[in-house]
Amino acid sequence: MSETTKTTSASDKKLLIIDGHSMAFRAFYALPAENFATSTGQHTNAVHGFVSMLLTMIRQQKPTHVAVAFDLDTPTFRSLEYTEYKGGRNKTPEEFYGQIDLIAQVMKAMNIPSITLESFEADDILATMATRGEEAGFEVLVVSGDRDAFQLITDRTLVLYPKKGISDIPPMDAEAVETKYFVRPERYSDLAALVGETADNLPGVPGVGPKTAAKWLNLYGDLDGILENAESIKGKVGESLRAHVDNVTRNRRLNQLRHDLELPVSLEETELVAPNREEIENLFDALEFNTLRKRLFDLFAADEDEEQPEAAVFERLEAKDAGALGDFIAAGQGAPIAVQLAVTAAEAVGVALFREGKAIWLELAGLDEDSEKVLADFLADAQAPKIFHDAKLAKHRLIERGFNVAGLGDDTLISAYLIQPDRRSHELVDLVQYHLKYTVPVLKPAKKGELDLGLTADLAEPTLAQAQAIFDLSAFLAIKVAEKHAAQLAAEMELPLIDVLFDMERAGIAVSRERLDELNAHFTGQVEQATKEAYESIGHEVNLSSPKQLQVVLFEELDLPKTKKIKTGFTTDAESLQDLLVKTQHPFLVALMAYREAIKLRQTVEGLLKSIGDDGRIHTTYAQTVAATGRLSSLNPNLQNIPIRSEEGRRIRDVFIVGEGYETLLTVDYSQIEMRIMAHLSGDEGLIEAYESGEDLHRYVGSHVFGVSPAEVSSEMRSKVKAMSYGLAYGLSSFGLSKQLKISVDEARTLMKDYFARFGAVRTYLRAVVDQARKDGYTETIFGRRRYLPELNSSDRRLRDIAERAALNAPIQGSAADLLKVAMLKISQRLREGSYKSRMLLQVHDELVLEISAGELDAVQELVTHEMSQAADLLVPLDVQPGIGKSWHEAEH
DNA sequence: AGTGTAGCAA
DNA sequence: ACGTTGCTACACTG
Repeated sequence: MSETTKTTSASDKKLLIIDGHSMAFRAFYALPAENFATSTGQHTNAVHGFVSMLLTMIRQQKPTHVAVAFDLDTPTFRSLEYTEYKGGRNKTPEEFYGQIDLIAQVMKAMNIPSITLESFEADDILATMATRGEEAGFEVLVVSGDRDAFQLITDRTLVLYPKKGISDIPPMDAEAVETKYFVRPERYSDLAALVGETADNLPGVPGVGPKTAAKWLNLYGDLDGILENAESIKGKVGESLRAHVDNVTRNRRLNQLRHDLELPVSLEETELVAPNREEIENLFDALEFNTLRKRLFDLFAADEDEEQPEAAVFERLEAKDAGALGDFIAAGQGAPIAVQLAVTAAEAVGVALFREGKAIWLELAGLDEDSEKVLADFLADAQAPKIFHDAKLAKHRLIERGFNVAGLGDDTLISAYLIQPDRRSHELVDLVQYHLKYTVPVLKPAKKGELDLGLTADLAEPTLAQAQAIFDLSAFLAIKVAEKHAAQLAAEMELPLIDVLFDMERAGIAVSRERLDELNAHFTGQVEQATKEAYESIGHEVNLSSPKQLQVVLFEELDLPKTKKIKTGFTTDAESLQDLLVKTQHPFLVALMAYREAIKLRQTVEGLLKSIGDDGRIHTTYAQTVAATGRLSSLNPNLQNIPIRSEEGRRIRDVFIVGEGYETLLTVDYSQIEMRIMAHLSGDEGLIEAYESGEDLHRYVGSHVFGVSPAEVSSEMRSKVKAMSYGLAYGLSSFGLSKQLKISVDEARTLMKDYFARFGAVRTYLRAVVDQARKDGYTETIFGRRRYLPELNSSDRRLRDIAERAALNAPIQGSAADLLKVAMLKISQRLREGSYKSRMLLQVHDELVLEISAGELDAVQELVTHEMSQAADLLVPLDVQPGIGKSWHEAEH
């Protein structure tokens, strides 16, 4: 944060003059409108971006005078001369309305004059102001997104022209214009007249681009020179020029900016003075700008007090010795400290610590022994609260460096997830932009082929800024979390779970590379066999993995009946292939289906082989903030979708084995967890009775739906009610049920009717869930986890239906997820307190896999089954099923 | 690099 | 249009 402060003598005057509309538009398109709105619905993205841009410019360029020029809605001398001027532009987006006026209000509060002039454009005001400024001996900076401004460039006037968005606005000088357009700025308008300007609806000479125009200008001096010599220009372009002379002269007249206007504001009145604090406060309250307010006041406060380095929002320390670090930590007096790591090549190389107003940066490579000890003690101190963004990842990076972490005060990743579980990204940069409305610097990972120099010194500044952002975000989100009643969930479930998941990920699960290799060979053989048969059956080769090529084979060459339509034609999915097989008996289909099954399994096996770690184990990563319902997800590799349903696929579970030093694997899973939760939430007497009777659930339900005794429930009847029961939790329709069971819609409807006649409270409950969610805006699990579903009130039928099904499912799936999380926390705690060596390895939504140490099986099995079945007190018992074996397959039951 | 299709799990 | 929540692989497209 050590920006060099240019010393400017008092006599140096600098005028910053801004094209208000064009910059507001840039800001509008640079920032997503949906992220910037007040609670009353007024969009503020253009206002926010504009003010942010202005503050940055004032900070960087240090102008002594500032003014903003705006266009008026009334006609200008240009539109009067040429009615199509600036025609054909898209309509102003609705979200932009009112934002210009708000910007003008902010300018007023900042004591920056807004200049408008009847029948002239902002560009003419810029030109006039620039000329006045130059005459008075000012340096001039013109900020505009309109290229016409380039004609204003001189040795004393620069144009700041945004490349894209509002953060990248490099100054253009004469050199820059010449490099880009091959002419000096004073000839730019001539060039533009020849080329034309699409944005202003000013066609030029067809066939003439900047290159040709520049060539002519350099040849004939200026536009008049070209027009005088128009007859002597040869070829198609010469012809084109002669045919469009009118365009050119008109363009030139219109793009000539006026330098001589009578302006309502004098140069002296544009002097930059302190803002009107009260007005800013009121305005920013209404606009709900909080970080901008701080930036604004910091900026002007820094101006008043030369002592304070204005760019530094916080005081930055560099840990040169253990004393400095120790003092920094001690001075915090136990208040939370934000911790952010700088990581290169998956390795932590630096640490930024932030507490209120102060930050410290440590390079891990350069740490002396004493400092390392101070840092290690701080990180491992359970009484020293630390704030991370993604604590689990940080813990992995730190333990690899020999640092243990305890005392987790907050994790902004978790907080952000709990208040917006449907959000797809919870990356720090996005969250800071979204919630705090400022931009935090990110470290771009080196691209492929680029050398990752990993200059640690360059990491300091962005990492410190990130640590500050985490600190700010934690405070901000804590309020939101409390407002949304998620504080208890965070403190008692999600934050403690981080440590449990960290341990599971670090443990990993042992695999047999030998068995994986065997399976790989086995499935590869099947793939080859199926491929061969497929090719033979159609007489040529085809990429069996390409749905597009398969469509050609199936529906054109073989002319098989058409399947369900998809975006790219007709589906070739497994279900449709099966239908086609029944209809046509074509041998290609048999081979293709065999190919699909075998290659899928081989991919799974290959993926597992690639993820075996140096310790011979596979370490998945659990994502705690991805599934909107509260479930975990597993990635790199995904161990929550290892095949089990097909006999062939199931063999893959045999490669997951008990590790060395352990005796056996133990799996424990909930039986019918979601149906039990449905019974509990609905309070349906019939379902509760079913579970208490000890009878097989689907048999029991079937006997009531079909009016027969349990013994008389046929397997067909049983599978129907089973599909029905499970479908309910997903918002299944009679159409969907009929499709799944391959029965008529009428029959499906009858089935549902009969079902609800016996288990009516289920229907009542499901309807109530959606009603409540529509009213309150969210669904809730047994443990109070919320999922927000604003689209329940959408006018778009499709979106509303999707939201309704999500609403039906979220409390059920989410409560099941909560239950297992509670159980995992208890199990982890009891394993630790009992000093067991046995440990949890995997979680698969309703199942836990543990690795059991010699002699601990009975106790641990008892402990696990107990904690799982007692995770909550429901209206129905929670039944759990243990299994034991040397492999995951064996332990399955 | 992003999109679409497909298929595996709970 | 018609059952939820995920992850990964591949082909194909810009």
